[in-house]
Amino acid sequence: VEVRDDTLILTRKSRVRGIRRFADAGKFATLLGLQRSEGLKDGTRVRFSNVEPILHRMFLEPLRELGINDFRVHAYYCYCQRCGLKKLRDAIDEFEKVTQLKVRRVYVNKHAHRPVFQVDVNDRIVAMLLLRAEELLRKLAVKGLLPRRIVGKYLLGVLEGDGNIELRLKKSIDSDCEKADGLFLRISEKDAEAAADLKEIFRRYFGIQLHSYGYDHMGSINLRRALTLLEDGIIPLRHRDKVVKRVMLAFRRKGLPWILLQLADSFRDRWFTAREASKVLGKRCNHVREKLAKLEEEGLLTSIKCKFSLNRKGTPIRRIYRLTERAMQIARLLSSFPPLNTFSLFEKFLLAVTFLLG
DNA sequence: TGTCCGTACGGGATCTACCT
DNA sequence: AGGTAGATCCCGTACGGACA
Repeated sequence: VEVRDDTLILTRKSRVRGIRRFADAGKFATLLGLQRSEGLKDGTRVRFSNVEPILHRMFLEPLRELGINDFRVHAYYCYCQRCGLKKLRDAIDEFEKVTQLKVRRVYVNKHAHRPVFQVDVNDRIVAMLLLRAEELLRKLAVKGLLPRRIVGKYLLGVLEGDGNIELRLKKSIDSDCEKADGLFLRISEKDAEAAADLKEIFRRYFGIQLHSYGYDHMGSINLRRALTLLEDGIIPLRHRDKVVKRVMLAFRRKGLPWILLQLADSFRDRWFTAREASKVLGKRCNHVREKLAKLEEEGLLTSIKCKFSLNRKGTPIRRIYRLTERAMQIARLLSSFPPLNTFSLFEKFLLAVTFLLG
């Protein structure tokens, strides 16, 4: 297997009859990530088990691209009183709609309160190919030899399966006062070698240090890295809202955009002193001075020293500040954003944030 | 390769050591 | 002294593995 920027090429075709040799590298990398996290690894057949039809589609698409069409689908369900039959029927309908595959049979599994779907490809060669390709991709990524985009797609697959992202929030009755209390990434992986590889990949490509506790490997993600992960599209669907919320909270609470908005609201393009800003922001004057200095570094403020009336106490020289035109633009953009948890304008939001971060 | 089934996962909650 | 994040514990089932 040869991995290039946009394609993945199967360079040995002799043993792999009936399989196309070119695949979309991004989709294939995600397939391999899913194979690592949720796939059967005994090399006898390809199997993917999961409750989410959408993950099945991510797994199936690249296989179909390779010309594989013989999929056997089974489902598992508890059939308990509480869950009822409608839940099963709806789930099967959705699965068949999303994947364009027929469910052949449903087995009883008393634990499966949500229907679980298993897709089999009964082909030893393809099974071995996937196992080998996953290992190869992982090893190349560990050495840093693969493009970041491909590695991101692989990690997306891994995280969709074995990953978990936890957003800790401060407990508060008033939801307006919610505070982010850290964002954590965790992967659960038993295979020690694969776990070590994944840790190294996260460190090398995304600067995230994971610590191991048994089969769990976890670490915290700061704001900037959370943004990077979002931008690279490697946050699993079911966790994306948490990461967005983290970003929104941080920026809304005391972050730079919040400060910008307050200043813009209060002073527009007028000059103001650190003391005035301190009142508006509700922060101590010395802290505000530091913030203002940072803003000036980033080109969002200009400041000058000027003389005040001589009969006032303290130094007659004061530094006064004013928002730059660029800062006003950003403030206008920010004030147009939706309240927390609305996603329609999310892309717009990301644009502004990345703009802010330079 | 169809079917069964036990546990490695996920997903929190909480405790605690360090930091500001 | 409160905040942050590292470390540990816990629980139920959705997976992967195994058997026939």
